[in-house]
Amino acid sequence: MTDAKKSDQTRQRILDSGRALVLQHGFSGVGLARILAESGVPKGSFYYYFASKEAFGTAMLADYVEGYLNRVDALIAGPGDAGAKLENFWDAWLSHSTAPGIASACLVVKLGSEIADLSDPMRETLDRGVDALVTRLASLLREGAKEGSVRPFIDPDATARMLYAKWLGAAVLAKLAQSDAPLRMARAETTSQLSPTGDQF
Amino acid sequence: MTDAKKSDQTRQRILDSGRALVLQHGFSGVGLARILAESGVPKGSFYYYFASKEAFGTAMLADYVEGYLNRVDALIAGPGDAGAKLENFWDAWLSHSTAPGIASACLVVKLGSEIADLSDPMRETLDRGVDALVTRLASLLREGAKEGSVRPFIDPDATARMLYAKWLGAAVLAKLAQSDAPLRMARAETTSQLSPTGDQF
DNA sequence: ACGTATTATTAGACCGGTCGTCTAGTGCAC
DNA sequence: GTGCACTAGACGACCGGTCTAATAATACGT
Repeated sequence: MTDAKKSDQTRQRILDSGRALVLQHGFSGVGLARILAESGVPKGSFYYYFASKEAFGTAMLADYVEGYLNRVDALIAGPGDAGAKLENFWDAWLSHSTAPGIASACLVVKLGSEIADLSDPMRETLDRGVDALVTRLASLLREGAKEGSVRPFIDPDATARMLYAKWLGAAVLAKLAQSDAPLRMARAETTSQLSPTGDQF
Repeated sequence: MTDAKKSDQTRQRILDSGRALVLQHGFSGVGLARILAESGVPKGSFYYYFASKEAFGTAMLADYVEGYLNRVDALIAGPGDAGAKLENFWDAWLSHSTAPGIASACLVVKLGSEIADLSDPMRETLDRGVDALVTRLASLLREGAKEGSVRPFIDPDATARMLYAKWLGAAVLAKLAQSDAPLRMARAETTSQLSPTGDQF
């Protein structure tokens, strides 16, 4: 392994530690000292990789968005019709015994409101990530309508964004209630809403 | 004016200043010094009224929830059928030239995710407030179904909570995009969803 | 192989800000 | 005059983000 790769690994360790901590404490609630203690990297190194805490935050969000979209793209490229892929996507929001769900690991859920007024670079990074995700959901809605696995919508783009808004909101309510109930309600309502043949809710 | 009233006014001024500041900077992003500078109250007084910053946060959220529910109750007690009242409620989320909308003045939107992991008293206060609001929305859905101004739902409680989740999520997306578009989409979709006679989306 | 220059990385000082506590002081009601 | 409510703000300990001098590692020329 070359030194360049080793350097990348150090930087990635800071990003990963930072993500885990901000998911618990928010962005302003976590200091650099904490992140560096968790990642085992000295402060001088931090400022070698990141110009500032804000630059670090922007990189952390970009890293998160890239990983998220890669997983969504893998889901889309996989087997199954569009309806089944959408079902799998919503399922991923709920926690399972083996892994946390998107709802508890999502940086849009945890940091969206906090950083929207704190940092334009961070806000724009999350906004672009949301746009990219919503575009993919809209494509799945169109594809599903064509092949009959999802009911057709007049405006799949708006519907996709409102579906994402609902799940985002349900995730916040789940955090406030310390309960999966809002996510399960979102799951049931979304299934009903997208069903090609069933009752609308 | 009695001293008791004057004392209440001082306490209220701290709460109001605090609210304005956390709406911009989040809870962890605002220090006591800033709140006290804005409210013109010395630190000794702060700790006379509030046992801690967390106790202050809990009181601020309780104060917000109380005011919010009072306005919702006034809306409910006013003229018009349930459908019209719901329309007015959703309209209040969007900003107008004369006032900010709920979306930009809502402490659930701004602080929900941040404080959910930070403070149980604050989390419970918001959670109870959300429950109280959702209960009222569900009542309006039931009343509207009865009088024919809202389409009937199989589960008005779940529908009310999911409607709130959608608007909460749309408000976060609006902050990230720095655009009203998500709120206007939520408005259009909600109108369609609740319409007693129109197409579902 | 060695010396030098350059680049990568680190240590931790610095200064401003944080929250909470404490105590002396002030104003007002009785 | 006394007691209570409220105030002023110093203080201490700790935390925050940033910066710079120093050190370590690497590349290159001889």
